[in-house]
Amino acid sequence: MVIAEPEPEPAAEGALARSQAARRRRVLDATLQLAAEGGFDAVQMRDVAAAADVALGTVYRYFASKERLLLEAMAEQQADLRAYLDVHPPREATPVARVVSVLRGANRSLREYPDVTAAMVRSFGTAQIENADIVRRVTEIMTGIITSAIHAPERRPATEREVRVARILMQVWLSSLNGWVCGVDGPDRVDEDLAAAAGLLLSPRNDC
Amino acid sequence: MVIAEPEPEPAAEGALARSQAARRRRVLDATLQLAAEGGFDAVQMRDVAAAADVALGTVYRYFASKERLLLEAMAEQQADLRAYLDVHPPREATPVARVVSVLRGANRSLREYPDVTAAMVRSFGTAQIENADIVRRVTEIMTGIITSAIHAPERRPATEREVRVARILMQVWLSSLNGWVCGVDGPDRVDEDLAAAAGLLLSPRNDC
DNA sequence: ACAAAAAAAGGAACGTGTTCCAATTCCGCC
DNA sequence: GGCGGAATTGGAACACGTTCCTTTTTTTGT
Repeated sequence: MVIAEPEPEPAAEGALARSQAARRRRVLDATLQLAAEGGFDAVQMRDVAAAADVALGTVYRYFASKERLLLEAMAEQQADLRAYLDVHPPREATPVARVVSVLRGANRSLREYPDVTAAMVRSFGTAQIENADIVRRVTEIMTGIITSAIHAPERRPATEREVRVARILMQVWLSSLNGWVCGVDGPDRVDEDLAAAAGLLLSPRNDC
Repeated sequence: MVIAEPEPEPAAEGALARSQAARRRRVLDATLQLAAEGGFDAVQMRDVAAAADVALGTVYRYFASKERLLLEAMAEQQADLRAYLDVHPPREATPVARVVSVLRGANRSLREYPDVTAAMVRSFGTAQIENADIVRRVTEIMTGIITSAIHAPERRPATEREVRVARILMQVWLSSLNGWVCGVDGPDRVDEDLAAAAGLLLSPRNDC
């Protein structure tokens, strides 16, 4: 993994790919911008196109639907979180503490832009089959984040039990976020749910 | 042509309330019918109105939005399940077995009408603040179903731990259904997730 | 530097959820 | 039995996601 001059492979392709990447980025940024200002309803495709300085048809060339657009933004956000955590892993001593710490931090970020979170969670909740791939990607990233937090500094592969626990926590996380964004529970409830679940699933006395 | 004696109280009000109740029912039935045939997208408000033999504006008088319509149908469905289980409680010996049994049964029903389930779960996943009340009602019914299954024949009130476990299982259930209806996982995965979670949360060795 | 191909622009048009309104029908009550 | 108000009807109209088409611009290969 040299910091190669000639772009290894995935980037490649001269001007076209560059301008396309830039366009894609502008569209995603416009999406986040609009979502931050007015949530899901403010992310109107015509406005996204205008804000990204791109034609409406172009938005659709890059993202097949509004749902997809928001889901890709969500996937990117989660991937960023994962990357950050790879560099700054939780330092707590126990799995429970690490998981709770990581998820509290994530939720703190999500709460700073509640409308963005709401838009993403809502897209997640309506996802159709044609977006199964990104939904899977998002859930895998979230599960991975939790798995890493569970068996933090250790380099061994996750046990099957850990993977199952991580999946449950991911599901609790998503459900709880859904409860928050649709106004059933306050934002603190997300942390509480996760702490409770982590406690029940990861407490030392439950380790086999 | 009164058939009923003097209706006790909740029904009350003569012809008006009766015809309104009938209208509401027709709308809900039309919704389920259309959902069964073509899922969420087939539940088009104009079609619902036509199938229920009612004007479009009338549908909106009874249900503020398509989302609300489907959520009320979902609440009713869950309430029915709950009522059924009150009469036919699970007979298994352990909490885990009872919970698994109840949820498997519920999922079996849901799988018979996958498009209906998909429409409902999808509405649930997009719920907005104005529908927080039904979303809460649905989650409470689902949690209640699970709580009852956990401490089945016993008549004591649920312990705090049981309530927390039930909530987690409810969240896993919802997330897993979401994964199924958006094509990320097969329908069996719902049962597997719930069995795994119930096992981890309710196994005897975890009882305190 | 030019021709062919690909991408983007610009904008019209369609479908469906939702809103609104005028006209009509129905209900409860005097 | 008729009156006042509420409920219902029927349908027009609007908003926004999505599709489609034509024209223009950009990119690539020679």
